[in-house]
Parts: sequence; C-alpha cells; structure tokens
Amino acid sequence: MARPSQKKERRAELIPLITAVFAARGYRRTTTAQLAAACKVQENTLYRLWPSKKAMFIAAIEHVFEVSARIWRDLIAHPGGHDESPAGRILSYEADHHGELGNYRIVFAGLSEADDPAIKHALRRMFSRFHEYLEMHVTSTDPSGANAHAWALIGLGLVASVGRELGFLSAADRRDLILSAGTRLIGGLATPGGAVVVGTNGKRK
Amino acid sequence: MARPSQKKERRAELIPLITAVFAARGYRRTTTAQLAAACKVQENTLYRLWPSKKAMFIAAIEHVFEVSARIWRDLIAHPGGHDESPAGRILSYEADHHGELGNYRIVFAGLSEADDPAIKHALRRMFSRFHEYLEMHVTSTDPSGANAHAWALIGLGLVASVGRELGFLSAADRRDLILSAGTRLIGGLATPGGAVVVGTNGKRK
DNA sequence: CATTTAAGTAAGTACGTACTTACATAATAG
DNA sequence: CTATTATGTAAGTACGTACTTACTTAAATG
Repeated sequence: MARPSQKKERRAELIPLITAVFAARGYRRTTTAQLAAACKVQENTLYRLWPSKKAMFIAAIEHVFEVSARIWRDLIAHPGGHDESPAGRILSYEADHHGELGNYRIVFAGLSEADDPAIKHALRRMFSRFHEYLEMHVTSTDPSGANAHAWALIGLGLVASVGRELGFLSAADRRDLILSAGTRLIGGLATPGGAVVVGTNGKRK
Repeated sequence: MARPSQKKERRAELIPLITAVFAARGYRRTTTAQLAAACKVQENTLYRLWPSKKAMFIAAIEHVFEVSARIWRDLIAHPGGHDESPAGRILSYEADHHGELGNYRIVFAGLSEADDPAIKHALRRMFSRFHEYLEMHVTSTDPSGANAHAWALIGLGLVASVGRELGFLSAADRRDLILSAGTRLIGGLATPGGAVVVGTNGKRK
C-alpha cells in the first residue's frame, strides 16, 4: 500500500472556496469550471473529491450550518460583557451581523432545487438544527409556545436576508426589525418607549 | 390596417399557465419548450408575446402578487361571519391556506436569480406591496412598531413556506405557528391558555 | 375581393457546460 | 529500487436548450 488518502483534508480545504462560489452565483449559474478556478485546480480534481456538482453543493449547505453554529456556540459559551439571556445575546448579535457572510444565498439557491430529494434533505437537516438551537434558548426565556416562536425567529432571519438581498432593508432597518420583533417573540416584552420604525428605503407614507 | 393586436389578452390567458410551470420547476430548470407545451403553442408564439424567458418569469412574479392581492382584498372587503380585525382575519385565513397555491416557489426561484437587476426589481416591488398591505392593517390594530412587525409577518409567511416545501411543518404546525407567533406580532396578545405546540414532524425533546 | 398583418407550425443552430478520458508526476510502502 | 496509488494537467464529448428562420394559415379592414 502507498500514499494514504488525504481526500478528507483536501475536501475540508476546498469547501469554503466552493461555498463562496455557490453563494455568489447560485447553484445553476455556478459552473464546475468556476468552482475549479476558485480552488485553483482542474475540474477533474474536484470530481475525484465529490461524485457530482450536486454533491459539492450539498457539502456547501452543510458547511454553512457549521460556520454559523460555531459562531453561536462561541457566543453562548463566552458571555462577553453583557448580561443578557442567551436568546437575547443571539438576538443582539444577529441584529448587527445577520447575513454578513452571504450564506443565506446558499439557502435561496437550495430552495429552488428542493425538488431534488438529496438537496431537500440537506436543507431540512440544516433548518432543523438551527431550530433546535433556537428553541432551546427561547425556551429558557419563555417556555410558552417556544417551538413556534423559534420557527418565527427563523422567519425573522429569512426576511432580514431577503431584505438585505433585495435592498429594501438597510443595515439599520434590519437591526431594528430583529430587535423589535425578536424581543416580542422571545419574551413577549412589548417594545418600550417610542415606536421602532423600520424603513422601506426612505419610502414612508 | 387589419387585425388589431390581441397580444395583451393572449398574455393574460397564458400567464397563469406559465406561472404554474415556473412554480413547479423553478426558473433555470424550466425550459421554453415546457412553457410552450403547457400553453399548447409553439415556442415561437411565446417569443412573440415576450422578448425572452426572463421576461416571462418577471410576468409570472407580477402575476403571483396579483393573485394573492385579490384574495386579501376580498377577505377584507367581505367580513364574513367573524368579527375579527382585518389583521386577525388575514392571519386566520393564512393559517389555513398559506402556500396552498405553491406560488412561494416563484419567490424562491426568483431569489436565486436576484443578481439580475430586472428580476431583483420585480421581487422587490412584490415584497413592498405585500408589506404595504400588511403594515396598513397591523397599524390599525397596534401602531407601535407596525412597520417592523409587518416585515416580521412576512417572515412568518416565509418560514411557513419553507416548512411546507421542505416538509418539516405539517399543515397543523403551520396553522399553529401563524396563529401563535402572528397573534403575538400583531397584538402583543400573549398566547392564551395552554402552550401552542408546533411540531418538527414528531420529533420532540 | 384584395391586402395587410397577426397567429400558428416546424425545423434548425449556436452555445454553454457537466462530466470523461488519457496521460504525466510524485509520494509512500515493501 | 519498484510497485502502487494519489494528485495534477489538458483536451475532449455529448447533450440540453434559449432563441431563430422560413413558411403557412387566417382574420379583419378598405
């Protein structure tokens, strides 16, 4: 026998690059030639690591979850300076940083390929894991209807992503949206004081 | 001169069929041949009515809004038997019927094509119009932060769609989700009585 | 009726791209 | 060293598909 396989390591090296291309161009519009170029290898090399373009995409979906999960884990493990609840801490982190990695684009791309059972399964798993995380921390704040409210928080993330992508929510808008609606969802705390206004890019009635 | 143009009428006839195909197959995976077959015409005929496949897709996006808007308009115009507020009426309608037309698939397909300025613009316009509608009715119930909460309701619709598409929310789950989180969003009314449980397809901790 | 133009049909064509094949190099085990 | 297998390079190939071209049919106007 000779040369033990380093496929796993190679895959781990390349998957962030591949994820970036899929996020930038979507699934269909990404060509295997572009993936290879971004990895600085030939297409053939990629096909030795994954059996198909689809498999590369599914690996990208998994990678997206792992990146976000690591951030949240760290966030909860290290309380930082603030004294908020775990749910509150996730909320205020997301208020400032949601979507900045552009990974939600992988989700959009995946959703329009959800006819494919393998892609559907990968996405489903990803959402379920996010939900599990959120539900746990929402429950610790306010157990009543935590399951539903955790899903609603994911919905909040989805609109924020869509708003960012389509440009109808500015950074400040997204911040206010996540804090205002998020607070109401995790605690039932009504927004204190003045109304929080989230703009539609200047368009006001 | 002879034979006044009937292009507008023809377009109006065909667009529901075209929308259905795009919803079923996504943008990229839909072929112009499929569109023509669904309309029972030749491809060439479609190209006389729209300059490109992209134009057909944008027309489909607009059609999606018009269909949903008509439903909501009717819903608010005819109070039916119930005495709820307009916002509450939209909520309970959506709790039972959200996504049943499959039109959210057009949104998913569009989002992964949002690099294209024309598609982006069409989607943006669509979301803004939905938001306008919701904000108006949410405001009438609870003015504080209505703008943000209207966006949050759209987020609720998005998770419900994703949950339906990926199969992690059953019809009952979606119903409970929309009622539970939606009520909290439009009124700040805490869920009365027992906790509303939204399942993850049987998986419970 | 005659003319004009819309609506329909049928068969291309040019192009992009997922995946292959064939070959060269180099690293590790015995 | 030698055999074996991973890694890298380069050039196909087969196929799907957006859009065209050339032609026929038919409807409405003067």
